[in-house]
Amino acid sequence: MTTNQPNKPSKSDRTRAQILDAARQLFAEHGYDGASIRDVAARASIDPAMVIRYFHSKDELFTRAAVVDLQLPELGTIDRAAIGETLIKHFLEIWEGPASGPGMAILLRSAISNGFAAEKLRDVFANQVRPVLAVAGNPADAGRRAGLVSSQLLGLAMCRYLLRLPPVAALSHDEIVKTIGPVLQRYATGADAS
Amino acid sequence: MTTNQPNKPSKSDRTRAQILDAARQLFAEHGYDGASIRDVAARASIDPAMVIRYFHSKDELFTRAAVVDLQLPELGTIDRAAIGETLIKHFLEIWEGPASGPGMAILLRSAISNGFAAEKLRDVFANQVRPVLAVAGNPADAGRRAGLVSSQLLGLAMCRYLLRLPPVAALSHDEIVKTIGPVLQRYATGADAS
DNA sequence: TCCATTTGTCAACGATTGGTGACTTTTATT
DNA sequence: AATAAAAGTCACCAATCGTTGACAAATGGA
Repeated sequence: MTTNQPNKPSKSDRTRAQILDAARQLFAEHGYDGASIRDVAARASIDPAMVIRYFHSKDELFTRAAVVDLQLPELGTIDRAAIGETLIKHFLEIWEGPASGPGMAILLRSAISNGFAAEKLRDVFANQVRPVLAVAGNPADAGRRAGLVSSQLLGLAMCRYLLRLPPVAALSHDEIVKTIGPVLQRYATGADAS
Repeated sequence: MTTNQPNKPSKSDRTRAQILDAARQLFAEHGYDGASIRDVAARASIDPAMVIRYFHSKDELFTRAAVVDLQLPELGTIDRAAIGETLIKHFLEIWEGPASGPGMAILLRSAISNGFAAEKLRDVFANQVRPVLAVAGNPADAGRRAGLVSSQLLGLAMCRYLLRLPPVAALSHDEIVKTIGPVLQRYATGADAS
């Protein structure tokens, strides 16, 4: 052993992290197919063969890079009338906050033309979004309500971050919260239309 | 000339149409990068070189295949309270109706990882969606309102047709009209939240 | 029938892709 | 200093990509 057992900031771990960082950036910008192993290596300033050496294949590298933890709040503990606002603010935090990585951008951009990524995105929906929304309304409704919420939020992400439609990209956080929050509130709780 | 001037059902025109049909199907299924010229040729049962012979490059073939005419109705002539319902029904007609081709699927699937297609999609927004929605509310608001409508509709298309999230794909037309129609009504007209 | 135009076939090009393996250099322990 | 393991370099393979040009077959007017 080089130093001590509990933490090993070994040389290789730093390279490994550099590769993963470069991969996350490029997958988020160009998607799975658009980012080549050579591109990743170039951004990490290493040899392309090292990418395969540390991660055994491009698929495995993508799997490591596309880890998504939405960290959705427990909707059962907050004010029932604030669910929509909570969801849209959390959405903005995920996509524009400094803490959370580009995981969702990676997954969304890749899922369109890559079946493997699409399945991972459906997993995020089934394992993270749907369970959280189950307690916001009739549990028998959970899938439908989670699907409606996702359709609005993924559409917003598409227009604002991927396609960059000028009017949508220019919206302020306040505007987004005020206009889309109430829609999410209705979708999430299953309330009838006006 | 072979036959007469006005219509020329020449041999080559049929081949040309076969290629374009095959290209539309494959671009809609796998996007610009995912569909190769050889795939298109195989589906059209011809030689790959013919694809280049009739359309000079893959870019040009894509341009011909990705023509989108939403044929949105004039919102100024219909009942003001029925705008949301009209929009969502027209959306379903575009995506599931027999008449309109897979143009939007082609464009949406390709625009994610292909800058060229993304620009074409922004053109559709600027030239077809935004002008129609201008008359549905305050014209100074047109871009914002059109952007919000697009975010919901593109998100629905993504979840239902591209990602195929089970709960969203399972929604009936009536359910979609009833739940999303009112949201589009609010977005399109610029009405305040509840 | 002759012949020019159209239509289609075939092999190959240069570039890029994911991936492999032999090799050299660095590192750190004995 | 000697040496074994780790870390990094390099050349290359097989496949696929868009695209090209030389060639053969079909077509139809003269």
